[in-house]
Amino acid sequence: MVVDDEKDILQIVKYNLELHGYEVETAENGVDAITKLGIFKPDLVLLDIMMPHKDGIQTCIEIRANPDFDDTIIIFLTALSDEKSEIRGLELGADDYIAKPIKPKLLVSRVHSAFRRITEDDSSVIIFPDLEINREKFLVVHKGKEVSLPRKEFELFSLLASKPGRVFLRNEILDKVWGNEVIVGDRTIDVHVRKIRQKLNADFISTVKGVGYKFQN
Amino acid sequence: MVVDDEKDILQIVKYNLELHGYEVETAENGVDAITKLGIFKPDLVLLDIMMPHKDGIQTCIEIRANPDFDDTIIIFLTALSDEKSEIRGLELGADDYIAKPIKPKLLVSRVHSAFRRITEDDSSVIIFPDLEINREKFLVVHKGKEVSLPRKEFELFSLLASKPGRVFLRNEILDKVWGNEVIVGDRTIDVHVRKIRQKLNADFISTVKGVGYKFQN
DNA sequence: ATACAACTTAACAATTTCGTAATCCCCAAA
DNA sequence: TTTGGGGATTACGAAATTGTTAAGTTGTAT
Repeated sequence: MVVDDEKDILQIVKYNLELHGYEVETAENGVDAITKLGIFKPDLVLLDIMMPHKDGIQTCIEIRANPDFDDTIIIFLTALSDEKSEIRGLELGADDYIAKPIKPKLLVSRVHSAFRRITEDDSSVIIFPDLEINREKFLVVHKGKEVSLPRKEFELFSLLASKPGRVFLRNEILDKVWGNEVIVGDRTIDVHVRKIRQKLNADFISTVKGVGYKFQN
Repeated sequence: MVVDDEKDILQIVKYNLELHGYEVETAENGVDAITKLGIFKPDLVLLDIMMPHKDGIQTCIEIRANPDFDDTIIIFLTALSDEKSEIRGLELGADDYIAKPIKPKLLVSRVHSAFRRITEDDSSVIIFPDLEINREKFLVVHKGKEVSLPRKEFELFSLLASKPGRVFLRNEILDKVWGNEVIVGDRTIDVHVRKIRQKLNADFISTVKGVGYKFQN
């Protein structure tokens, strides 16, 4: 949902976001926004600060006060002059701000990142067809069968599975599974990968030579 | 790197950024800046517009003309009166601007976001019709078909594709794909190009005789 | 103490990726 | 037409990276 009192801006923003596959609703002031928020339950609100009938700051406070919208992303649209507001906005629970005049590429890129951020939830259970990784129980369920992996193997596997398809560099893996201080040989990773492949006899992990490993379902 | 002819400002900016863990170098005019830029290779340049010995605008143009600094963020420091310059600055490839008088909190907050932007938006996916290059997954998708290229080939290809149309000199390619230390023969590049063309049987890479290669969609 | 699982490492095998040389082609200038 | 300067191809050995196995290490429950 885009909230701004200038129709030109609503139109520009709406057009550009729709071009990238987003569904966009608009509102022309804070009061309007609050009303429509309940109806459309948007994932993200682009909120102008200077508006008649309840400004952006006030609107933001009200949105944040309602637990129903805890997961709603708020991004401020700020005119050059509202310097203080920008900072204040971030303190009030906004997630980002975009300076006017709006540059379409930047707008889209910011919105993308905002969504990316919330999608990267480290929910404790990662689910795929035939495979479920439960971080809390330290358990992998593969085709209905529980497989329990030792700590390092589990951490390595769940790291890879946390972003299917994405290649993790060996260094990255060492950092995240072993930590920065510990120094282990290079073959260590391979050996763990081997054991995982062996225990879930299905090749979820694929090698990218010279780069690292990735999870591939 | 902070560039400004007023020492007071250099000091204020330096102090505040160092307080937040940034490493700060200073320069007092455009000429000085260009020189030091080559030495320190800063991630971000805060550039005053009104300066003797080459103003900020001119300096910005020169920085942007050098591919070595493609990834360098430029933020202008503008006196309130240079409104027109601000807009012009953004058109010249600056990433943001901060109005003087400088307010420390705002300064730091802008610098933070600028860094956040490059780390996040370093859009790991380059998209063209029928072609998608996913740096994160180390994967090229051509007409819906996944093609996985070996490391050097991938890096070479994604380098070229990162700036469609721009010609990369052979030297430049060697630098960016192989690194400065490694020395390999000239024919090596050709061979890799060949393999890429072969694997994506479509000619995305075009040769510029006596100069280098470029990506052409 | 003993047994055992988890983790590392070493050593060697198996692959894949790289770099180069040799040769072929193309095109433009002479 | 010739000729010469790139560039394109090809094939192959060297180098780099992984896979695999087995043998230590360490820590912990029995």
